Amino acid sequence: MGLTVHDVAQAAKVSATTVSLCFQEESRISAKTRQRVLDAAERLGYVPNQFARRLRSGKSQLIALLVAEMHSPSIIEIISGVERACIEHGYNALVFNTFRDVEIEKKVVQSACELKAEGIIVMASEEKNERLLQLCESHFPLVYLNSLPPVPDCSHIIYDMAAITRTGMEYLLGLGHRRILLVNSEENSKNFSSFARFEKAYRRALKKQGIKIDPQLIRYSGTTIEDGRDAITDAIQNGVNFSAVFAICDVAALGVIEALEQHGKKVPKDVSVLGIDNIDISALSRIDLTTIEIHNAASHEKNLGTLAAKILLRAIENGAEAPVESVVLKPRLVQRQSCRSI
Amino acid sequence: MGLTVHDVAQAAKVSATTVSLCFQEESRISAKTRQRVLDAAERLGYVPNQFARRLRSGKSQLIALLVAEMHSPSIIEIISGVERACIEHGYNALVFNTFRDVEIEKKVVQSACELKAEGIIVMASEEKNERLLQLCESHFPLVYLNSLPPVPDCSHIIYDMAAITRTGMEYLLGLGHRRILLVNSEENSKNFSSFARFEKAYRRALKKQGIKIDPQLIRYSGTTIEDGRDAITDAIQNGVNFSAVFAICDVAALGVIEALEQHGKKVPKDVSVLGIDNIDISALSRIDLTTIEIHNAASHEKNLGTLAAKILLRAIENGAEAPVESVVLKPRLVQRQSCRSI
DNA sequence: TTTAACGTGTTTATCGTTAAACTTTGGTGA
DNA sequence: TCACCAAAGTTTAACGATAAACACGTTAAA
Repeated sequence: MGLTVHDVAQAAKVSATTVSLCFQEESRISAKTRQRVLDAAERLGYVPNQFARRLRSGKSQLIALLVAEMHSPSIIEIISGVERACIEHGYNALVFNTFRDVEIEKKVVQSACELKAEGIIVMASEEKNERLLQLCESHFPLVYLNSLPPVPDCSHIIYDMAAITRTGMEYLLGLGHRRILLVNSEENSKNFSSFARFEKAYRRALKKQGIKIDPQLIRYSGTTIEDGRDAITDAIQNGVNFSAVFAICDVAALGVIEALEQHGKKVPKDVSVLGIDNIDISALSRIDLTTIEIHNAASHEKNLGTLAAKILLRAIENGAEAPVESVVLKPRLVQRQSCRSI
Repeated sequence: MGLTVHDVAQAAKVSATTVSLCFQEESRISAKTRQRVLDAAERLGYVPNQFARRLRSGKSQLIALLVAEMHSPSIIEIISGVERACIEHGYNALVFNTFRDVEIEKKVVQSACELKAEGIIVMASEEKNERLLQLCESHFPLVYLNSLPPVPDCSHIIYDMAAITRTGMEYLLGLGHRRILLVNSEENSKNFSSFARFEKAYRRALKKQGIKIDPQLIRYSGTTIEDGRDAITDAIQNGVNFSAVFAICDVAALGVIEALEQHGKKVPKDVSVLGIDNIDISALSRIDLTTIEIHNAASHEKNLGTLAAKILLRAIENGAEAPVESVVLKPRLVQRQSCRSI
């Protein structure tokens, strides 16, 4: 530990710069010399100091990934995808969990800036983060994933929450359901959030059919199993009557099913349940959850993390002239056995 | 962007060092001056350059977390726990996914060294990684989590796979099962791996009861739903006869149940299924998986990631004199409805 | 033969921050 | 009055790597 280019230079009888150049695979150095230098480095156990390297060169080779919460299996896949793409391009990913906490989010954005991250992938940020807004406005490489950017001309990969909700509502309404319980998350979130759009589209779908909206049917809890369970328990205890449940995500839907059956209601016989996401577990025959998959029609890249990372890395490469890339994911109904007609 | 301490120094009419000291909350600077400097920094939008800071100070404020795979929900909790503990201590966590790939693991360990990570938490490494071995031997701060360190005097948090397996086997044998199918992972792993110990303890438990071991009952596939499904499908197609399945983890057990029922075998009526981990989903009444929870009896810290991070940070603080801390997690049988007596 | 170009390095200056040593000012006690 | 000390800064010299410019022998073109 603590060896520098100079130590290697001395051992290989070349200058420090030459050692540096060897590691950069520059053509300026002959194969013979390079081999000698690399051998010496290997023998001494030299480890480059990235702080020095990145300070001098001005490139951090880092991108940051901000994640609001890690509740679902699909998030892991996204993180893995980002990491893999980064490694392939010689970058490292800084994965930051914000725990949906405004203070922590501020801290990690600050960290990302101080570590000179060359780009940031944002998943579900509190939309009031000022520094992120600044970065957006200054055209810093940024990709919003599953959340709307605060300015329009910023790359993003989003699901069309209105389309998803419409797909689900049309399906449930088509089955004859009229009293559909919405299990949503985050009551006091901003207008642009997917939660708000979930409710909005729900209202619109009902209105279109001339069905009056019962505020009792709109429940806010969260995105975990526990949250889904709580929403249903609460609704039933308050005597709310419904024939179907539309949950903001599959994980919450699992809790919904659980609570319904604990209260003696069979799914789908007594109540239909519809989720969003199509996680692995939903396909299990014991669960067999009808759900809406969010499907990437535009790109051949399956993994959204990889896709986001590639867009970001392109933006970093191309600098200011990088085009804004926006991908809108399409909903696809996956019919299983948790919904049936009335 | 690109502002330095000198710019702030000029604006606040002090020296660059003073600016630096203000950010370090050193008592050498009067409250008045500090305020003036911080105001100036705020106004100009100064962002410290961590590369310069860490180069000069020799401290990286980074720890690395190596994860072999992110297949299960419990991994996310661990990652979250590590991150939270780091943030609280002014550190940042570098989360590296090795994808169980030896080459990638080498790369990320190299990255961790180059970024001068002050400590590393290792989850399930390929045990032949030479650099990790070196680090262990030189008493570099290291915590092995859910995997055995290559040398004995290295901190670790591990489950006692022998005890877990014994608990499970005694339970199944007590229910009268004699032909127990083992769904294991990673055939050609090293001797110390938990996979090897799973099989070893399985064999011992049977031998103790004087039951002959049928190699057909030992299946290697993996740790995902798909892997569990494949193991069972393969066994059934090969005409293997069994009354119980003991899976290496709950996630695989989900696939096991799925495949069994697809082949017309009811759980637990025809076949009992036992998992390990007690993930959230196992508690759902639709799944109701009997499983073995790995329980932290020694420490009050529930989250293993947080525990590991705290041990590591202590080791970093205390330098060479830091004691080796080892935590062995205890198994606890969680009885549900996926097992019954013959 | 002269000149330019090329291949293969070396020298020098610097990235932004901070540790260590130094300065200045004002106060204290003998 | 003088030595001494603490408080509040400042100056200087790195940390380790690399960009930019320079050096020098060899070869090829004019």
